[in-house]
Amino acid sequence: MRKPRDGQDTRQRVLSSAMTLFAEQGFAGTSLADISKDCGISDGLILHHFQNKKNLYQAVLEQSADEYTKVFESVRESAGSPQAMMQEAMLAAFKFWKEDTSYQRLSLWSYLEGQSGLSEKEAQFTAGMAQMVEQLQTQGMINNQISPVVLMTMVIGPIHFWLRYREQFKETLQLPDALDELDEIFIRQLLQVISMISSKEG
Amino acid sequence: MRKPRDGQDTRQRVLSSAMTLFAEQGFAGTSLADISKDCGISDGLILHHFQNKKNLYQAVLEQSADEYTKVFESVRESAGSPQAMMQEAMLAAFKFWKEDTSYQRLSLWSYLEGQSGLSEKEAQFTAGMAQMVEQLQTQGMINNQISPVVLMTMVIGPIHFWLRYREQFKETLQLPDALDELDEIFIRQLLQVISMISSKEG
Amino acid sequence: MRKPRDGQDTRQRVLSSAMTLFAEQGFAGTSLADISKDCGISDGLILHHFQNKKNLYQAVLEQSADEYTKVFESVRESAGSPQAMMQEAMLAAFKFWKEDTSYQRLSLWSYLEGQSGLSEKEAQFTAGMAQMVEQLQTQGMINNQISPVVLMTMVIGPIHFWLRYREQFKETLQLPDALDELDEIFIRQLLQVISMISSKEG
Amino acid sequence: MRKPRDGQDTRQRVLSSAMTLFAEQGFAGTSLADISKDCGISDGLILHHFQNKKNLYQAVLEQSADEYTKVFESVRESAGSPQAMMQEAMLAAFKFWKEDTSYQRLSLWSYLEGQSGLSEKEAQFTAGMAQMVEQLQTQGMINNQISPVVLMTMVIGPIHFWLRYREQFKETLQLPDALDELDEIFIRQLLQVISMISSKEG
DNA sequence: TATGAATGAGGGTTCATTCAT
DNA sequence: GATGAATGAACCCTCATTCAT
Repeated sequence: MRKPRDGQDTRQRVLSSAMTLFAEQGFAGTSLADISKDCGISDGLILHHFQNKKNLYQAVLEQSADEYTKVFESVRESAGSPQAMMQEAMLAAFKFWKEDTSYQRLSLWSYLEGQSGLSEKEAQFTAGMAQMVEQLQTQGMINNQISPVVLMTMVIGPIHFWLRYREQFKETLQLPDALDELDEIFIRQLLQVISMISSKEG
Repeated sequence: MRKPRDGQDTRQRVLSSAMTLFAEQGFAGTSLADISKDCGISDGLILHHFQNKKNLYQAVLEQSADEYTKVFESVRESAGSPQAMMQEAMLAAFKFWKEDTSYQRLSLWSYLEGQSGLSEKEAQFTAGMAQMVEQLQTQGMINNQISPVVLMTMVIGPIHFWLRYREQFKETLQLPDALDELDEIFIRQLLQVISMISSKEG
Repeated sequence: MRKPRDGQDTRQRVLSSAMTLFAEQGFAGTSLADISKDCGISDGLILHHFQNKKNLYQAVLEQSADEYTKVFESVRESAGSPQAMMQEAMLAAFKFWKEDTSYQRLSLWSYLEGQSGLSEKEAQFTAGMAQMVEQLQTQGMINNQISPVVLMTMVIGPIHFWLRYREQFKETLQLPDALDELDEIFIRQLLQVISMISSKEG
Repeated sequence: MRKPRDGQDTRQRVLSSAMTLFAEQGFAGTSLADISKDCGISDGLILHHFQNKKNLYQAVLEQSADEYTKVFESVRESAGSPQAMMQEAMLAAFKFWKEDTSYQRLSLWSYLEGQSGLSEKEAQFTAGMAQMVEQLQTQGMINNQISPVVLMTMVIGPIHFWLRYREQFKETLQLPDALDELDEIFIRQLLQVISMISSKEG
């Protein structure tokens, strides 16, 4: 039996297992026994640390949201011109969603389950970006014919959709390239289009 | 109680309740008791008609997929020029997803749950559209600089994203218009952009 | 496995086991597993019939209350003069409480547990008797110096107390007679005292 | 947090919380967590002081029994004539049970739970009183027609019964007076009756 | 003395499924 | 076709208790 008595470590190990399993199977589809089995920590102890299952789920979502926010904060800090920042933000978003597949799924589950958390945070993030776009428009730096929130929708919408369906597209359309190369093509063309839309003569 | 011995009617009533509930709560989150209570048909009889819960879920997904396909078949039949058809298809898709909220959610659930069905059908539909785009490109009718599947992604991705987040956007950004008007703006600007992208000088 | 499919019979067997066990161990001290083991009916089926544990407890209390009421109704019907009826009622109460030890205990448990039911019914019964006493007093048939409810308290209080402690009294005081004889002495002396109190010259 | 390392104080605080909670909810209905929460002392420490839950319960019952005994010892010491002492004892008992509602309940719980302790002590006390009555009878000081233990039963039984049901009586019979006044009437009439019974010409 | 991490058994309840009627 | 009795496994959670710190 394990009895390392390091509560902080235990908490983290539970969170880690829970994040993986909740991402795979959702809240209703994941039992505490699943998590318990996965991380080798008894249900009783899990509840001792998180009170109840819903609380644990919330903790997982919050940790996920934190990671998500961190990514964009680092972009915001490192960026130069507004246009450069937006470009970098798009690339960072694509990279993040592509690599952290848990995040994508958690976000979808929590949306469907009506669990407040990730979805709200995302909407807020997108809305924040839209406000930045608006500023650029009033400063005359980009095309002001398009609604800022629609512009953001045309950036993030395709990214989500692509990451969700690309493998099936590759299969159905028998696309010859590797996934990474397809990703490369996709993001390049997306950025081109966005830059075209936002250019003043758009 | 009711005993009309009309198997066909019973089947349909179960399917209808099940579709609503599965759309709201997903497969794992919906019990046969929920469905039984909702449509007033005993668990036993539900299983008599559908063998088991998973089977019932499949039946729901198939019925949903059928409705989905019907919409686009009607578009395909009614259409004139390829460009007109694509335009109409986009509008039809938007209208369908907007009005049949059950469909959206079912599709997401089944994707997350790894249930084959809706997602595949959607990917096939998108891929089919992409092939049509390709034909138009080889016929020199539209810009061939952009990958067909990326183009489709830029059409459907934003639609999905918009329908999922628009209410939260409205709230966070305190957009003044009614939802229907926002939808109007969105779809008009989207169509404009797509037409711009596909135009030969794009 | 037993599968007699006689719901009514099953319900009654569960109630019977439950009454015994709840009387012995109280609500909190009795698990559904206890009951299940005792009557050979699975927990699942018990819940199928009674929804939840508390409901089952209520059903037990109600059945008990019914038996209790029946006893006194039969007395009320069979009685002649008011004095005779009161005498008979006292004897019937003594006999009932003495023989149905389950009832005594259930009543106490439910009182302590704050479960509405038996206690209220008993209080109502006692109050009803008190009202009858009052009538006799206004008719000048019995001593009206004593408060009716106090008189009732002096009838029923000793009976309860005696039945609860008589065995320990017998042991501590090394009373020579058998329990039944002690009961005989007790109830005879009690009735004498009560008749003395209620007599007009009392 | 508090860490005064005063074992004696800790013990007493636990006992005090435990007495209240056990009186309200009984042994099975009270968890160590309840007690821990109520007195702000961790479960671990409670068990460190009392070994296990049952032990703690015993300690509570013993402390209660001690308080009970103290009351009657003080009566015995202060009393003059035997009759005066019995009268005082009755009044003291009534006052004690009326004011220390915890005691009443603890006594009932422990009786039902088969926990030795309070009930035995009470029976012994009653039996002791009965022996005193017997002495008075052999000395020819009171009526010897009535069995001593029956006499005691007619004293204490009504007191218990009254204190348990008086509030419901007041409500059901819509008695106009305040509880304290009803108590006054009750105890006066009870004492009268008892004195009547014990008087030589009874 | 005092805390809280850790356990394992058992609590009430839900649930998909089977089957007699 | 239709009901609901019956089952057993699983679910979330509570609990008394142990023990490292």
